[in-house]
Amino acid sequence: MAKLSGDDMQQKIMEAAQTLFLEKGYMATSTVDIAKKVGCNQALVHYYFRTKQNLFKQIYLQYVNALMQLGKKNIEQCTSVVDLVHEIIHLYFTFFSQYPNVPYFFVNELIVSSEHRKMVQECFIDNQMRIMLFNQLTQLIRNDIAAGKIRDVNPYALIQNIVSLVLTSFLALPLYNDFISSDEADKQAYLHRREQECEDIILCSLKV
Amino acid sequence: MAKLSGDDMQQKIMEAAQTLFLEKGYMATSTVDIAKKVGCNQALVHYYFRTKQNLFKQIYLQYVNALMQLGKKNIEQCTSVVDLVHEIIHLYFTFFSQYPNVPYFFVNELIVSSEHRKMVQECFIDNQMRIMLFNQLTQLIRNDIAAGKIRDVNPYALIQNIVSLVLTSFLALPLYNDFISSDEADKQAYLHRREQECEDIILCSLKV
DNA sequence: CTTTAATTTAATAGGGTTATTAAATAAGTA
DNA sequence: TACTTATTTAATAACCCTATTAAATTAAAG
Repeated sequence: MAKLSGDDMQQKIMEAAQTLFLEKGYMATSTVDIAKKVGCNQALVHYYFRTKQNLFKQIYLQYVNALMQLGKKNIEQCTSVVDLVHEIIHLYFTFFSQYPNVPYFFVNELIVSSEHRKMVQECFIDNQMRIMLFNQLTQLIRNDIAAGKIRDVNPYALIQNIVSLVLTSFLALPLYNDFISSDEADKQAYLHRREQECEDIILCSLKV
Repeated sequence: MAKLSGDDMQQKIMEAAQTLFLEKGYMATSTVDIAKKVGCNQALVHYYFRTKQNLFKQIYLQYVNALMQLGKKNIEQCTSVVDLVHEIIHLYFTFFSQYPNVPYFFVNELIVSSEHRKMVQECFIDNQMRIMLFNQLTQLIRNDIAAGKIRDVNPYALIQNIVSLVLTSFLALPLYNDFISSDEADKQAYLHRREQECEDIILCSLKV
């Protein structure tokens, strides 16, 4: 393989790993697969990242970060819960439409592997941003409840409901593909419909 | 190992495999693991089931069936959508509380493996019962809409929303365990809360 | 142009995996 | 009891996996 400046190769390996981890999950992806995709020797993957777990960690945390930033930008601009729900659902759908495997990736790795869960936990717990975001959301909810704009809801439950509905819309994509239609346009239409449905159902649950 | 009458051994292997597949998923479970759990030779697993995939299939279809039966019994007894929503959510929560890994098992295998998806597809497509159940649900919805008892909803969307909210309540259990509380009573309380929340949110979305 | 450091490779150790074999053991039957 | 069939085992073939090694190659610096 033509030698690249080290950073380039590292980058290429990460990208290939990303694609494969997203497609098949951690377990089903081998460092040999990754090297094959890049077109380099398998030992090179270990040269740059030492272990497979390490390589995974870097990729995983990138996504955790990207999603956090998404939430952050969003919550700072919204002044009402209804607004926030609309924006956050739209943002998630836009993001995940670009990377439709990310939801599966997250669900799978968070649920299947206590090790991976710990990884995320480490970067979340005592994480200033997480606490800040949650507090801002709580405050926003309290204000709207006091103003009689929404009914009394638990912030955790609200988050869980939104995340559930959004994630499963994407988790169901392979099923939609196999059972209903494999036409790309149909899948796009399905996602648009789901975005509306998710928003509707959450907003319904907030009505006084 | 003391020799058992063949059926007993087959049964024991299936049960061990079930436990392990549910706990760790298909990929992470080896036939060696299964044999170890049973306390028999690994070749015996292959003697009875020939391949690991085969063993998995039998277990998987058992659950598909169990969940179908659950739905069937339920839909036949309900006369209104609101009734049905209440009953089905309760039934799912009761069932999954007994087997809290089943939701993960399903989601994971359906999403990760197109082969496993095909397996389910084969037993679903052209499946009389599935069609019947869906038709009954559609009829029930139509009646209630006509009677002004619920607003116009798409049956598919309703099903997806219910399944989403229920499944993710269980998918989130490991997270709840690690991030919030590992106390068994707390987890039970969480599930009870979720059951109520799922019902509430769905019923809200049905209000005229 | 040579030395040095970074990159890449081939080779391999030390695991683990599924699946198949033939041989051993037990149970059932005539 | 002797033959037959069903179970169970040990052994092993034929893979794939991660990670490490030392050697080869290339790029950069003096």
